[in-house]
Amino acid sequence: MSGTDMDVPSMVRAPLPSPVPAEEYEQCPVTDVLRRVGDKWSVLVIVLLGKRSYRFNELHRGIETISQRMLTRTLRGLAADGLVHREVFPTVPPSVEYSLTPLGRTLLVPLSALADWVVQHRAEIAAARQSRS
Amino acid sequence: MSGTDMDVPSMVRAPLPSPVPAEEYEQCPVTDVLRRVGDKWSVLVIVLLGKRSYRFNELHRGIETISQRMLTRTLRGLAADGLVHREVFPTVPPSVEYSLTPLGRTLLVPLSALADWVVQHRAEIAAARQSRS
DNA sequence: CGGTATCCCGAACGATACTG
DNA sequence: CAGTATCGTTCGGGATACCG
Repeated sequence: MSGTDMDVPSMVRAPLPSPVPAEEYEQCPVTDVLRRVGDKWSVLVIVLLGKRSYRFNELHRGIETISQRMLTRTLRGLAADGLVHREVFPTVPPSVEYSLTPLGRTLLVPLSALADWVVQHRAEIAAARQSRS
Repeated sequence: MSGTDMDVPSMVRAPLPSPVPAEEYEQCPVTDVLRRVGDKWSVLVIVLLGKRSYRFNELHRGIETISQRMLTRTLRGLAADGLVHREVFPTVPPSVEYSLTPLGRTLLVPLSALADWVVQHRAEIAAARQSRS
């Protein structure tokens, strides 16, 4: 629970005299995670799974514009990062349930803070984009 | 401000019976902003500009691995969204100064919360990725 | 100094068809 | 039901060269 004084460890150090070195950047972990969460569907899936667990086709119907392929890839990616739990029930027909892991659930907190920021400032952003058209 | 109960307005409404409709998704504003912030350089630039204002080549040297093209595109994108202020001083040779707008500075808060989350949980993510290799 | 313009590559994404 | 396979397109991003 730090706060507004952003201090990414050993990524940005001092005002000027320390450039961000290639060896240390090389994939900044923050950027790295932001790129995962910044993909087209992950946030949506995480938010939905924040409500309860879902089965594959439930999510598919729940999002509606996502392709089966992208839903699979998104879920697999989130599962690979330990954010989503995938449980297969060997029934016929098979059924798979997706839910947030405890780790995934903790992510929901800062994510919702960011979402709140967007909601509160989307008008300003939209206005800025307009005036720059 | 709000908290863990993520409720993106008219994006996700109820647990099951309301799919996210194409007309309402159509680019979810949260995803939209996350994709901007999730690009390869924006966070880094925002964090740097959070410390003080920079001139173009200062940022270029400060990041070191970014190409001139991507730095320009990143700054223009952030400026178009009203997050960064671009001020041109008509000197010879010309000089351009970049700084965060008040709006951009408010973004620093939730962004740092997310960054903190990553810092605190990057080991777990790394471990999850390992065990899934 | 602070950019543009051009070319190119690989990854992300989408549509469609098929399957255990 | 819950995927995989294949294909084609779009887009982010890097390299290089040039410009006011």
